[in-house]
Amino acid sequence: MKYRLTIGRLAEAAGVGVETIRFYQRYGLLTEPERPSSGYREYGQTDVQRIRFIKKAQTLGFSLEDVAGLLKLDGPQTCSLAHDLALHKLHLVEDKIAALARIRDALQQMVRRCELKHKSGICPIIQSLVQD
Amino acid sequence: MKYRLTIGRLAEAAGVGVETIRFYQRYGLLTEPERPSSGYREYGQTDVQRIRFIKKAQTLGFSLEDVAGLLKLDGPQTCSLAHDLALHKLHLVEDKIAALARIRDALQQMVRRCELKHKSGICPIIQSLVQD
DNA sequence: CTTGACTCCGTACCTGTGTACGGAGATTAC
DNA sequence: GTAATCTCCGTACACAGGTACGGAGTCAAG
Repeated sequence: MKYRLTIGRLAEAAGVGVETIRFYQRYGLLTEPERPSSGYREYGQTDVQRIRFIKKAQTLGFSLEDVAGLLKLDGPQTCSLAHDLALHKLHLVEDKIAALARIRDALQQMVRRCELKHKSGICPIIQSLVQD
Repeated sequence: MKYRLTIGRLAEAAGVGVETIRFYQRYGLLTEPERPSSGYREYGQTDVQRIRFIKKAQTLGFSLEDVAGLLKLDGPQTCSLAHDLALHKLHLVEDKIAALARIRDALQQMVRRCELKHKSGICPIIQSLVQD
C-alpha cells in the first residue's frame, strides 16, 4: 500500500505544477524525499497532504513563510501559536474587508453620479479623481 | 503665477519619491516636461494634480495601466468609458470582498474551535488545514 | 531496442510598482 | 568661490510565488 510517486505524479495528484514542487522543496516546505539510484525523487501520500495543506492555507491568506512556520510547529505550544497566527490573519482580513468596503462605496458613488444626467461636459469620474 | 518645479519639489508637493516620478514618466503617465538648458525637468501645477489623480485612483484599486487608460480618455465617449471601467472595478471589489468574507468566516471558525477546550492533542487548526 | 515521455540541475525570467546605485554635471546657499 | 545639495542617466534590485529553458540522463511501452 505504499504508493511511490514521481514528481510529475505528485504534481498531478496535488493539483500543482512540477516546478512548484521543486520550488517548495527549495523553499523548505517539503522535506527532501528518498532518491533511489536513478536520482528521481520518490514521494508518498503524505506529500500530497502537505501540498494540499499549503494550498489551503494560501487561500486563507497565509504566505508561504507563514505556512513554513505552521509546518514547523510541533509539541505543546503548537496550538496556541497556530491560534495566534490565525487570529492575527483574521484581523488582517477584517481590516482588508473594511478598506475594500470604503473603496466599494467610493466607486458606487462615482458610478451613480455618472449615471445621473450630468449637464456639464466634464465627466464626474475624472472630476472626482482630480479633486483633492 | 506659474510655478516651475524641479523634480524634487514636485515629488514633495505630490507626496511621492523622485524615483516614482521618473518611473511614471517612463511608464507614460506623465508627459515629458520642458527642459531648459540645464537639462533639469521643469514641472507645473498640473503635474501635481496628475500625480494626485494617479495616487487616488490607485487607492480605489486601479492599476497603473488602468490609470493610463483613464488619462488618455478625452472627448465625448470619455464619460461612458470611465463609467464602464469604474463599474468593472466595482464588481471586482465586490467579488474580492465576498471572497475575503468567506476567508474571514473560515478563520473565525478555526480560532473559535481552538479556543474551546479540546481534549485531543491535535491542534484543530492544523487538523482543519490537513482535511480535504 | 527504439522512441517518447519523464526527470535531473541551475539559472533566468515573469508580474506590478516602485527603489537604489553611482558617477557626472548643474544649481543653490553661504 | 566653494561646498552642499540637487538632478541627470541607465541599469539593477526588491518583493512573492512561481514559470520557463536547455541539455543530459532515465524509465516505460511497444
